[in-house]
Amino acid sequence: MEKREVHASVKDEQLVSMRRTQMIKGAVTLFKDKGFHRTTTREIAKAAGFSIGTLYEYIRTKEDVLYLVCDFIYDEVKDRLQKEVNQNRGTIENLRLTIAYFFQVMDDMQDEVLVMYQEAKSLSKDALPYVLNKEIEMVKMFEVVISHCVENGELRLSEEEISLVAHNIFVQGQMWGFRRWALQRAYTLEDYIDIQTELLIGGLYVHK
Amino acid sequence: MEKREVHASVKDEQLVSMRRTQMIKGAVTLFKDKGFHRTTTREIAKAAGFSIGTLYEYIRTKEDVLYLVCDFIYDEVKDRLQKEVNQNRGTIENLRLTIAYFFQVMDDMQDEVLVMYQEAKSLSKDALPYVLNKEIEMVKMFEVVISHCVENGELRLSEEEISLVAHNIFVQGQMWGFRRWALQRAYTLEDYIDIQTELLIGGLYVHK
Amino acid sequence: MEKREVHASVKDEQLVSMRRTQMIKGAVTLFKDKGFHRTTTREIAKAAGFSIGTLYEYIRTKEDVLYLVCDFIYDEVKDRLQKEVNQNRGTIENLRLTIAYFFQVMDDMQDEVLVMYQEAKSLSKDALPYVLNKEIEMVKMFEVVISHCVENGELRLSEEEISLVAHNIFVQGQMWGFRRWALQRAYTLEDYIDIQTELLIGGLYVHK
Amino acid sequence: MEKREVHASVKDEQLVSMRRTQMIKGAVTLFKDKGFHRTTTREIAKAAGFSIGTLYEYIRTKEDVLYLVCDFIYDEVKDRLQKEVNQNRGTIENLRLTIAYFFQVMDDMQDEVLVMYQEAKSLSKDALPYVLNKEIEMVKMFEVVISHCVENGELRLSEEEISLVAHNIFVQGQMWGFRRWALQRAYTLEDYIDIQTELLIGGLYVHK
DNA sequence: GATGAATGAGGTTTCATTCAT
DNA sequence: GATGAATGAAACCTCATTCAT
Repeated sequence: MEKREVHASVKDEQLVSMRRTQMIKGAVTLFKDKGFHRTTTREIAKAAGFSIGTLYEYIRTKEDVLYLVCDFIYDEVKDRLQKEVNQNRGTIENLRLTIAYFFQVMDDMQDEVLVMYQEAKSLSKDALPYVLNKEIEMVKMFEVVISHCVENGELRLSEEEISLVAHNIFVQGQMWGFRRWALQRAYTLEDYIDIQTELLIGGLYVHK
Repeated sequence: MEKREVHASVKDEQLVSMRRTQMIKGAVTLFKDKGFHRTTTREIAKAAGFSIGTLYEYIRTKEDVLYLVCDFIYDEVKDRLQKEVNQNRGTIENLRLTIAYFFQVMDDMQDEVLVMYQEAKSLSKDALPYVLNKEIEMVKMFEVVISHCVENGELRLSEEEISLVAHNIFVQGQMWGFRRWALQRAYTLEDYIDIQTELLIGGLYVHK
Repeated sequence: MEKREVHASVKDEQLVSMRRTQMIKGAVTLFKDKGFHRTTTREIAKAAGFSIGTLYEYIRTKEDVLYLVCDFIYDEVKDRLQKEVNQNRGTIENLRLTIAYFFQVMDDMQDEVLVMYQEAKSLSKDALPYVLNKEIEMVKMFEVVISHCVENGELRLSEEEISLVAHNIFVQGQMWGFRRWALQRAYTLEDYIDIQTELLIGGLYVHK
Repeated sequence: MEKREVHASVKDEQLVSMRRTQMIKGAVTLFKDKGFHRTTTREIAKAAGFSIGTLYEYIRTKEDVLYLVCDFIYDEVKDRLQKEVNQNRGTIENLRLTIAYFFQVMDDMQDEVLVMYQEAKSLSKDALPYVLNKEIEMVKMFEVVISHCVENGELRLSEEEISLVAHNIFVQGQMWGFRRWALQRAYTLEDYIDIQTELLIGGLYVHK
């Protein structure tokens, strides 16, 4: 799926890229605190460090900001995850590390992920599928890693189980952020990683 | 935690209760379609079947509607779950049934749950803890059921593991609704229940 | 052609009618001074004697105001003209009186007519035909009066000539308003009526 | 009345003249389609083939563009008319030809004339008299031609009648453009010229 | 207790104009 | 002389809330 273009009046692509980075940074902070709807475009402009007029040189509507924010967050998460997965050798040990790494990323970016989670529904019907697609791609990464373990004979899982385990891992990563009010009070990140990994993988070994 | 009172000008309590039921029903449908912020108070009044003036006889602010909606949904889910859990005898078989029942409830009420999930953040700092508390109580129900199994010797889990498994069950129930775009395309509810239960419990048996 | 409906949120039709009258009155004055585009909706509301919020209870867009203004002016002119024409007996003398009466109306309403003339182009593609239709109907009134004279044998004109004379009368009425900077400096209304009538009819007599 | 100066930062007069020609050409097209107020300065610059910055090297305000456009159109019309009138010998036949020629010019330039007609009111109090003056001068040309006929004894008209006939001719020329929705559906330009001329002059002959 | 007309703060977006490069 | 990014005043319109009836 190709990237959705957000129209900018400004021609200089480097400038566009720079300004948008400023914008996204400011917007994430605001959305985190007040949500998308309660944040005004003026606030976004101010947080980004430029005027309201300038903001609209780089987007067409307020919703464009939300899209850019979501797009950015997904790309960031996906890129980080991709790097880890690329080194994968298909062993259980690798799966453990991938999960740990993913949970770590979700911890680092929990504010961003929370924002995305709560505001993605405000995306237009146009933009939503593009964002959901990114999530599907990430889930697929986990599927690939798990499949390797199955092919190696280290795990015995049906196709359907593989897919669902991948979803579970993904959601458990997000949980750490969006249920922080419960989980981060009770567990350290390390504990959370350890216990979830054990619960997930403990039950999957072939020889058990 | 005691129930948060929403002020009504009208004294007749039965009337208040009736009007609020109408209101919640209408509001859920609207929130489902357009979200809390994009729904106007006029629309809520209309969907409830009375005038905007009347609406404000039963609430003080728009946010009160959201609170009442969230409150109602949680109560509904919790009540249903409570009934099931009350019959529980503390066996693995009972745990399976509880999970199946919970997932079924989450399927029945997926629109409502989705609404709550996406809009709860718009609750005031005042109302949010009360709603989160309800969630904690529900997670505790699962903890109780699992604990029984541990006490029976059918499962071997630490305190920390019990709590996290309870969270996992809860979130997997919600997942079915808020990731419907992926899950409900790939699995029937029955399959989802079966596979998730197996993945959850399969790894927890003492004798495996 | 049926009347184009302008949506009002308010139900009470009498109230709607009253408020719109206030609105039109205020708007005409403003449009006269500054034109449609330079007049703000707030100014219209203020001139009408209510708040901006109230204004929008009676219209949907600013353009609706323009439409209502144009509609009102045309109706006013047309109604007045209709009354005169209804008494018509089809003689040259009647034609003279009709022209005089029309020019008098155009003098009374010259501000309104000027507004309509200059701003009608800002009407949406949707509303314009409806307004133009009213003009066609007025031109037809003149055609009827002239035709009677032809049928009576008092004038000898082809169909095409009748139509064009009707247009000329109509435009000469408007001229008095929109070229006031030249004409009203040089002629009194009475002189204008006399001379134009003579020029128009003088050349049309059968026996001349 | 002397020409109103529009300030240009650029000194090279030839360049100024060239750029302004480009500008006027582009602006006329835009004003024709969308009107003065709905046309942005950026669009004008683009249509003229240079940047918004450059546009403002040749004008001081947006209204200057309108003035230049109006000025240009009037000059064009007036120049063409002047050439014809200069050959005039003061006969009825010459008057006929002048009218025919003028109507032809108004047909050629009907878009431009329409623009001017609808937008002239947006000129500042400063610029308007200058433009109106041009119109007065054109009307005077017709007065001169008609006066010649009167002096020749071919027509018998008072001073006041001469002036009004001149106005009528002028407005009937414009009519062809601004009432095109009615007239150009019913008449060819030739028919329009013939009938209007006959109606105008038919009634003026001395011997009739 | 019910109604709905009235309010106006505040939201998003546009666009004429400037000025550093 | 030419460019186009930046600016911010000001436009249109919405909608939560009130209050007289």
